[in-house]
Amino acid sequence: MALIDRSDMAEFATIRDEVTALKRERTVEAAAQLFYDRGYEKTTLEAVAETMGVTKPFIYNHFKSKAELLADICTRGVSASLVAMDAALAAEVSPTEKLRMLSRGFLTAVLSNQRYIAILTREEKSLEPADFERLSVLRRDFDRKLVALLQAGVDAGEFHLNDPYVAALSIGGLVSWAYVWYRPDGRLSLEALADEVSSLILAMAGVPAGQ
Amino acid sequence: MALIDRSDMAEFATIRDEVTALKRERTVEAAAQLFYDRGYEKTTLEAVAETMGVTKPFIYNHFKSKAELLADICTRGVSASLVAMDAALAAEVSPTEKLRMLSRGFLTAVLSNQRYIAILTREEKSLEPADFERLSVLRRDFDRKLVALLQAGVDAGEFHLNDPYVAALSIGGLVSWAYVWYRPDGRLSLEALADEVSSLILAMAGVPAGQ
DNA sequence: TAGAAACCATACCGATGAGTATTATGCAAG
DNA sequence: CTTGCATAATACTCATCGGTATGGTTTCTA
Repeated sequence: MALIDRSDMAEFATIRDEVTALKRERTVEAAAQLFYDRGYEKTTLEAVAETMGVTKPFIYNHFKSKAELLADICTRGVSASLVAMDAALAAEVSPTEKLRMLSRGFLTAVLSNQRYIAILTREEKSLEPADFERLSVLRRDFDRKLVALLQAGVDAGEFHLNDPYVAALSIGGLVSWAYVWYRPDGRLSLEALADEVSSLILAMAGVPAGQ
Repeated sequence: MALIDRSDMAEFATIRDEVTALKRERTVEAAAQLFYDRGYEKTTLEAVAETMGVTKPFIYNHFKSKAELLADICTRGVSASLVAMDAALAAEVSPTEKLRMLSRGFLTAVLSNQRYIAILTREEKSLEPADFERLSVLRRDFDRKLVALLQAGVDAGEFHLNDPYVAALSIGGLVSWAYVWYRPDGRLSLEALADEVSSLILAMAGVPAGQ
């Protein structure tokens, strides 16, 4: 280690970097839990630090402000949704199958990032304008891609939709809202829920039952 | 007026009562606008008072706390949704027609109470526990009634749903989320949107296109 | 092992905003 | 005109919390 010149380190993940990343990660997790339970404005950084067994300056060594912590949290939910979208679009299958993949992947992304999605939805007004704008662009991007997918399905004769734009917003809402009611210890597993919801969405798109 | 005994006044709306009600109403409107634009915690009562051309004690003469103002706002959205639900259920028509009425009425309720619904969704953590509980009961009531309607449609052979419970939550989310994207000056009128969304919901329930 | 540098805790500041005590105003009745 | 009551404004208190200056401690380098 001692032989490695400092100037090279930027390109490699050193132990130090990993430790720093771990601390950031733990801080985000602790903050997300409290922001989710109590709300952003009602959560003090003191409280976040306390649940981690550290103090406030620890947090300020890794985040420049409370708002940056929020931005980090909010970015996660949106990113996960976009990853699911891009994965579905990249598959070389019919629009119907893409929509099924998207529905399942999107719901899974929302539910496995439940806290982050909830915080984004509730607290977007507390984001710095630049972060808000950045995330808005990502969300519009998601909607745009979904409209295009629905339109492609209509053009292929697989979907029957009068207004793909409204349909896209409806699908987006149906899935996004799942953070409100989902309970990890509920009656249905995440897998089973994904099956249910994706068939509801296919039905909504006008795909005959049973594919 | 002078002839009317004060003890009788409780049962009639006097001018005085109407004035009081008007002041409360204007306060709620002003607060809702600011809570919607900036968020509850980031809005000072000073700011609310300023937009009304009064000062803080004016508000405290009509509301015992900032949280009571919030509770008033939040109650409106839920109540409007429940009214739409009960109206649909009371109609003596088939489950399919009830679901169509509900979809249209629910969406209309959400969109014409857009601010109130948005504030309820974002700020529920700031409600007093008692108010939170009261509103939670109303929301569960709504969901319960929707599940029952869907089940009735399935039993009547009109709907084709594997899991009415998940379907109810999906419909609830699809419509509730509309507060996020709806713009009163958008491409479609509220009427046209209600048509679109209700046909999407009917399709989701497995009702053949064109009724 | 000396020395330095990153790191984090203690203790603090300054601003902000909910709620209130007191004072002023205006309206109604006699 | 005057007395009294309700209403709202001025001006204040007090607690909270985001952010920081400073000093001690650990860890890495040489």
